[in-house]
Amino acid sequence: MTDYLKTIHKSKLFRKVPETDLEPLLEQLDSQLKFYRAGQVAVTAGRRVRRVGLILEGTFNMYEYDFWGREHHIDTLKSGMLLLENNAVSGTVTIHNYTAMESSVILWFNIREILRLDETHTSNTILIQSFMKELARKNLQLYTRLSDLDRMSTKEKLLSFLSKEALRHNSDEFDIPFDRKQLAEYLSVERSAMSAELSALAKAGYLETRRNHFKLLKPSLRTED
Amino acid sequence: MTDYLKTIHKSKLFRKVPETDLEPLLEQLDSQLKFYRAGQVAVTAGRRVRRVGLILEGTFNMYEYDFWGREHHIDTLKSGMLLLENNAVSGTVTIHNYTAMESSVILWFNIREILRLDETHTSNTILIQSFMKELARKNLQLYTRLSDLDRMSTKEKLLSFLSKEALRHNSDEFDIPFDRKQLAEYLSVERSAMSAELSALAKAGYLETRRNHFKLLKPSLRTED
DNA sequence: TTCAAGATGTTGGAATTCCAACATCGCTGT
DNA sequence: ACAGCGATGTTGGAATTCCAACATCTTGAA
Repeated sequence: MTDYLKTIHKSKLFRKVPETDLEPLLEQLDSQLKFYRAGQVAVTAGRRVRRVGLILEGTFNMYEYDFWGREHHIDTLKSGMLLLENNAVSGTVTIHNYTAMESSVILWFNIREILRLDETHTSNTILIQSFMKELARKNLQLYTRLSDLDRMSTKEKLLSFLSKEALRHNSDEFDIPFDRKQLAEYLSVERSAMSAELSALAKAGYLETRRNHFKLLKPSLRTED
Repeated sequence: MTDYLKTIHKSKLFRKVPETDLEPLLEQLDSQLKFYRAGQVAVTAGRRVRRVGLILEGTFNMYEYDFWGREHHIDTLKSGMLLLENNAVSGTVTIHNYTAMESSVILWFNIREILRLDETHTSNTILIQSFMKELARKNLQLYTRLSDLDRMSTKEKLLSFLSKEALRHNSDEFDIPFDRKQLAEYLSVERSAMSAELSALAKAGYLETRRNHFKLLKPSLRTED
């Protein structure tokens, strides 16, 4: 554990816990390090979850099986991200599976331990704050993508995504964090069709783009029409 | 406030707080009742959020405007649900707007107040537990829909949704909580096209359905082929 | 500078979905 | 039983998207 104290203390979750309090806190949380080799299954769907995992190193594939046994990718979880946080808090059974995509390390800990009524140290409160922030952050992130996918056409998905990017950068001109392939995957559409739609949008005067740089155009401000 | 104490105490959030502690707790949270008439805008995008809202009565439309000023519906929030919980916790600015769809009542309160390091009563811990559970529950709900929308075809969206319904009911035969119109809206596809796709799936031996009742069929167990 | 590989744009036919219009079904009230 | 209305299924043409194949552009390495 001590080998990873620094890494743990760098995570968003534990960053604000005073360094001297960290080790006793981890103790209180009944925490435990686990190591996974590439390809190793870390969590299987159907198990009741008690602990939350904090990924200290590595990457995990989060996926599910449908009724007919087909596998579907849900998310890719990287270092610093949490794992099973929702099920641990709500005391529910996961429907997801998690597999290490490379050599990885997870810190498992019992977040409910910190909510015990009789234990109320400063560090506990700090951790709870950080943990709640993580839950809220994830919620907002899911809402964001959901509102992009909740459209009937590629065009509308693109406009939804780009609108929010403009808002996020507080400018009508910005760089997006995806290349075309990643953007298509994010929007769940086919890459070349999306490319074509971007060209159509540019021709229609909605935007200008080159690589991952975009400039959105208001109808009245369009350079040409 | 006293008129609504019972309603507040019935909510998932405050249910577990001892009845005698409720009023002082609400006081501590700097809480406040607000009344909205049908059509009244409750929250406008762009404001930094401090308080969380608990809907005591009524319904709110949660929506956003895109870069070109077009309005898009995001969610419908009903009695007992929270409002701005994510932005309040993470201290971020909302990009959403909220409008009362009927005569409504919201209890606004400062959830961060409860995380103050010097205040650690039993009721606080209980509230924090409930609040975190709500965040986690919402997260799981968003993940669920996201994985349904994250497909390229109506067929796959349907199979994804139905798979999880089967899992939820722990049976290959179940009733879904939607009629066709609602299901189409949930999956962001066109109703009649979805209906046609359901017929095709039935013909292909994936399922049997009548109204909101479904039975999923494994290839090897299909009654015919 | 040149080359190779990856990223992006374009194209055409197949497949899917949208959309409107209409048929049928099923439930409810009379 | 019957009328009426909303829910559901079906259909055909228009529009969109998928998909594969290929052209062009960019970037990094040699």
